[in-house]
Amino acid sequence: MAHPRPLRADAVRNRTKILAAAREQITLHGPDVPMDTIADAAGVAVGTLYRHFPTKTDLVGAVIAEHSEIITAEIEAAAARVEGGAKAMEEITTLVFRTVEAAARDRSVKAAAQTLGAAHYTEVQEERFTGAMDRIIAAAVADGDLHPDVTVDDFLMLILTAPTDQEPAVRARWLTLFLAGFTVQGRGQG
Amino acid sequence: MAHPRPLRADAVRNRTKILAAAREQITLHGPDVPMDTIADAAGVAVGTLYRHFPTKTDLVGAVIAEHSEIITAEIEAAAARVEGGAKAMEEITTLVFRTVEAAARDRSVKAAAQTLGAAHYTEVQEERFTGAMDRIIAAAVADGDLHPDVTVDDFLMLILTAPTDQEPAVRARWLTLFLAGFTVQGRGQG
Amino acid sequence: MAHPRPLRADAVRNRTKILAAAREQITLHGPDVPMDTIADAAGVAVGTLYRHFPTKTDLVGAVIAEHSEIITAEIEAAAARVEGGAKAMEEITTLVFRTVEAAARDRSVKAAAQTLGAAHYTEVQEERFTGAMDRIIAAAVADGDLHPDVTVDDFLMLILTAPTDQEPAVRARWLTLFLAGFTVQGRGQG
Amino acid sequence: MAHPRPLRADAVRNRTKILAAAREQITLHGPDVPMDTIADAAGVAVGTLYRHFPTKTDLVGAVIAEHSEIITAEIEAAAARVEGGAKAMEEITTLVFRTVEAAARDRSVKAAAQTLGAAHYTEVQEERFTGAMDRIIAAAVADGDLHPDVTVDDFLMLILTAPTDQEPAVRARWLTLFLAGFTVQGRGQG
DNA sequence: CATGAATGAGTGTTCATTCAT
DNA sequence: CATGAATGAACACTCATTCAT
Repeated sequence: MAHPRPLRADAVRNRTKILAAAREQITLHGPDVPMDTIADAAGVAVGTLYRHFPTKTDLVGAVIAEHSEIITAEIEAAAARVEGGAKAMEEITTLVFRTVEAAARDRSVKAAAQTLGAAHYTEVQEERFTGAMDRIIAAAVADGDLHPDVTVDDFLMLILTAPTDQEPAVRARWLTLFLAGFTVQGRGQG
Repeated sequence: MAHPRPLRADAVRNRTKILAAAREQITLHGPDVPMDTIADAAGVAVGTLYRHFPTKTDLVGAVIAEHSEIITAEIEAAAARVEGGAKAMEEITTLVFRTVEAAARDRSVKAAAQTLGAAHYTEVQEERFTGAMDRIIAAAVADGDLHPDVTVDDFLMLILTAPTDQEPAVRARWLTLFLAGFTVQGRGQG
Repeated sequence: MAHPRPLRADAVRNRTKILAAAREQITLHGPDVPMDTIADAAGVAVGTLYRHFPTKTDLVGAVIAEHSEIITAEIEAAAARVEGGAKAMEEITTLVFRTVEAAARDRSVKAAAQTLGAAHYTEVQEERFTGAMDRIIAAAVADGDLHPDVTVDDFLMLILTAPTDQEPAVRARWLTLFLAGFTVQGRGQG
Repeated sequence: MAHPRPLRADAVRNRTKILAAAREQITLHGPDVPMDTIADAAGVAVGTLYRHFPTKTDLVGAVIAEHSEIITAEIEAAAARVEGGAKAMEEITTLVFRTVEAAARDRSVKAAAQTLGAAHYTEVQEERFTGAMDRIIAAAVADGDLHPDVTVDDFLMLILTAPTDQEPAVRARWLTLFLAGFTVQGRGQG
């Protein structure tokens, strides 16, 4: 039940160091940063990088997956709060602001996503994400705060298209405009 | 009276071919496409590329400038129509749809803009763009169709953040949501 | 007897302009300066350069030849002065100093000679050069100022090996040391 | 006590092969020889060249440094012999001949130095070089064989300006002339 | 299992030379 | 006969990936 080999501990530690370095370097220099640079930053040799991630695409993908895991976890926490009685629309607003600001801080996500294009979500992740979000949306619609035709995909689009490379003020303005379309009155009584 | 040297005939033809090829190749493979590939696509040798555009940055910049010129021209045409009596808000909607669809078709614009980061608009272009857009916005606000605090920059943000790499249907939905925030009722009488 | 065609005048003028520009540009930027740069400096198109000098080597060779012509002429003048009664050893010293300083100023000569390696002297030039120099040497030996075994080649070596890329003071010291070997007492009564 | 990592075995072997190939190729074709050519001659890929020498300048510099190390070592050996009782002036003559002949055999030194211009001597090397030479010079002056104003720099100039690309006979003649200026009688009693 | 040296195709760019206008 | 646009082989250098140690 416990860890069978102590060697595995190093491997895990290395994987963590590599991911952290990759996140940092991609944020800093964009996804074109050389593998050698990431390896240096992680304090390991390139060979070790390739043992953990057979391809650069895999490494960048892992960085994105890591990020999406954080988002997913946050959404699940918000869903739990809503089920505990919190106001759904408020949770949504907070969630959206925080996620978008996080994406802005850590450019790796979008930069990488743009370059590599692929979808880096696990099926399991997608299910967790969609499930939790659906519950929050349903609650907000029931409260009469959210337009009934709003879906999870709308929020995904919002996060993916947020101008993360702009000033916070610009981003806030952008969010204000965009979220207006989500409310009931935003598009009439639909 | 006419152009003194007909010598330039080939040169002009080549420049056109190069720009067309660059536009196409950047659209196809992104702005990282090799100069050799663009040269091949244009049917010229690389040296010819470099005679016309001393740097890859220059070539990509030219492609972007070309595109922004088209956008600018369309906005000016719309402004003229509005001044001729056309419904301002309708022109805006049409304009936005068309521009976003054009950007979607020709990924070179956004891809290139992202990679190169720089502002590739001429000052003259920016003035033409801003001026024409201001006039349309004023008309729409006067009609009571547009929220009074909407600015040119809001539209720029819209164009820059539109999900150009998604299906047209997704994009249409995105636009619907976003444009709701621009209308008067979209955010109350605020 | 007169110039048959006026067209030739332009050609000559162009050749002169090209050689002047080549000399200047090679002095300025070394013999690796592009042909286009030389053409620009000469105010002609590259094609014209190639009409006059079918090869870059030819052009650089011509610059060197031009230079060697100047040296040759100076030596002939000195020889004439010696025959007119001037002190031979003094003429030699002056000659050597002036030539070496000229070579230092106009690096084209040595730089080009080094890169291209070849001997760029006309046979005629060589004869003139050797002849005049021989007469000065003979006079200096007769005066008892020059060691009898000194030859024209010794002086050529001196010019070719002078440290043209050093400070004038260094060069002066070098010349002092070197010329000591030429005098009668410099190596005993031989 | 010994070197901890035997891993470097190939690396050292490669470095040696690369330096040897560089020396040879530069000697053969001048310092403009392509990196690919050197890599081929060394039997490695270009990438390996660049791993060992991040820049062409670095590689050429290393070749020069290697050579200057040899000269320095020889001078130190000569200084030791002089201190052991050997005739200083004889050591100087031998040294100069050998060094100049070595430079002639290995054109890389001068060719490279000329193109790249930089000083490739370590400070340590310069100290060793100057120190040893000073001792030999002092001894020769004490013997009355060398003009008292001769300095280390004079010898450096001699080595740097020697006609290494000429026939040995020409070089010998050149040295005879030049060295005459170094002796006491060569320029009178000063 | 980590290391880091080696690989080599690929990148942007230059420049001597040719040739249509 | 001049022009200058076009050519394309080279060049220095980079970097994802492999593999001997």
